Amino acid sequence: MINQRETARTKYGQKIADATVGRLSRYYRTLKQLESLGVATVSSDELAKRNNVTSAQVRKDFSFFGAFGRRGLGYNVRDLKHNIAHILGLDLEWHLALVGVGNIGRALLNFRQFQEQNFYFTLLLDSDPRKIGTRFNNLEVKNLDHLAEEITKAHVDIVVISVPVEAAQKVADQLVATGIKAILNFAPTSLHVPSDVVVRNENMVIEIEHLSFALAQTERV
Amino acid sequence: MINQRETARTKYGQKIADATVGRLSRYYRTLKQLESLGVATVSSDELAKRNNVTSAQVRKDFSFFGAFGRRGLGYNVRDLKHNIAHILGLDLEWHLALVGVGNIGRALLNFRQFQEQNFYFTLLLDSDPRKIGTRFNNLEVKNLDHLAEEITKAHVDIVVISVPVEAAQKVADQLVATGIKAILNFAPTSLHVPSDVVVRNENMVIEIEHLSFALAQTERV
DNA sequence: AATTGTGAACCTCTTCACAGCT
DNA sequence: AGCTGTGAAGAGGTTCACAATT
Repeated sequence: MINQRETARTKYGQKIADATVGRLSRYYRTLKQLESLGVATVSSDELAKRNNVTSAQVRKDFSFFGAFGRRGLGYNVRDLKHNIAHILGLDLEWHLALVGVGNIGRALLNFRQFQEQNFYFTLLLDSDPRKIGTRFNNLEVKNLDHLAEEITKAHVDIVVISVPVEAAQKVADQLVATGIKAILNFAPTSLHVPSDVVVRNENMVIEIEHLSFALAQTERV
Repeated sequence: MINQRETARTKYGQKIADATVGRLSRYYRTLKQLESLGVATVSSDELAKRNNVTSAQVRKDFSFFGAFGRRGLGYNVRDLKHNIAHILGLDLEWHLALVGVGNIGRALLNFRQFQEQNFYFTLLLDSDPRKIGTRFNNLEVKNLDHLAEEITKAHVDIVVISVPVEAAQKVADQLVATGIKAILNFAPTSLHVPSDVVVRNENMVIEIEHLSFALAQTERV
């Protein structure tokens, strides 16, 4: 399960594919880079080449949200970047909670790209008594038993779950009960949540197994 | 770009979708858990429920590789687990190199799930003189300038790239030149590689932007 | 009675191809 | 002439539905 709520739709009512949203993020990164290089205008073909997709794909992706280009000329880099930022909600500030302050979790706290994109950790939760009360990145680790009140107090929008696999579903259930609608799940298990809650899974073992699959297939032919 | 080589095929010649490979990894995890619980038999419906897919999807996924079940009875947990392990290449040992011993990279070194699945780091590379020569998890950080010889010496199968975005493509080019066919890329950029090299992208910012997109769409309706 | 394996139908996403602007 | 925006065609992935098997 990748997206567990009804697929998002534009104001025109179209369903937006997950793949489209992912590509918008990639185009956005390209546009930031072009802007920093002082490039003023870009074509769908240029964006396509830099992202290993077709130019028709780029234009189609944009078309769900509006007409951002000028025929014959291409796209204004600055304007397009702002438009995509708005679509992706990157013009807003998002408050994150980290549940499970382990190995991966601590790396995420120090992950600059989150802050650069207006994603800020404002709450750390763990169940380990040795961790509760300690501080990471200026944030005190709170007791997981008080999840609901801490989540509410910190005005959390998005929760990153990086607890052991056995604990993940219970945490998800509690988050759903407190009204959380967006979860980034690092635990290697499918979470069962209502359809109005979005879960994205970040599963590094699955990614690397795609690679071993490809290598094994080749070698065994 | 997710999979940059020609789509993998079974011995029967079917193309295997990325999505199918990802689901096989998930079923595999479910089977390991069922086995540890002492469950001997499982139906496609049970596997489906635990992974938020349909039972037809489960059966179709298996069908590309063979007929592993018994009509009326379901699948033997142990046998199916072995079959999937073989398909995914998890019955082999894979040697990993980590290029870029930063924040995320060091977290990966301590990531138990890799070793549990026969993925072993055998080489660390970095360009930072302060890091070269230091040790992490019993491995010495080698000089990135000697990439080709170190990769060959360590018999590396899969390379994890976690260098800054500006350096990623150059590293990828060097890896391709040494004959590496599988890359797990944590740098937030699309890598350009020949079609016989598989790249999987692990991009946490993109994942979290799916969430902000979903939240922003909902709130702005 | 239960459950698999699979061709066919269905649905979704991508690419084509060209009219419409600049 | 160059490039976007988009309906239509095409490709690919998922679900249906049922014959086959235990």
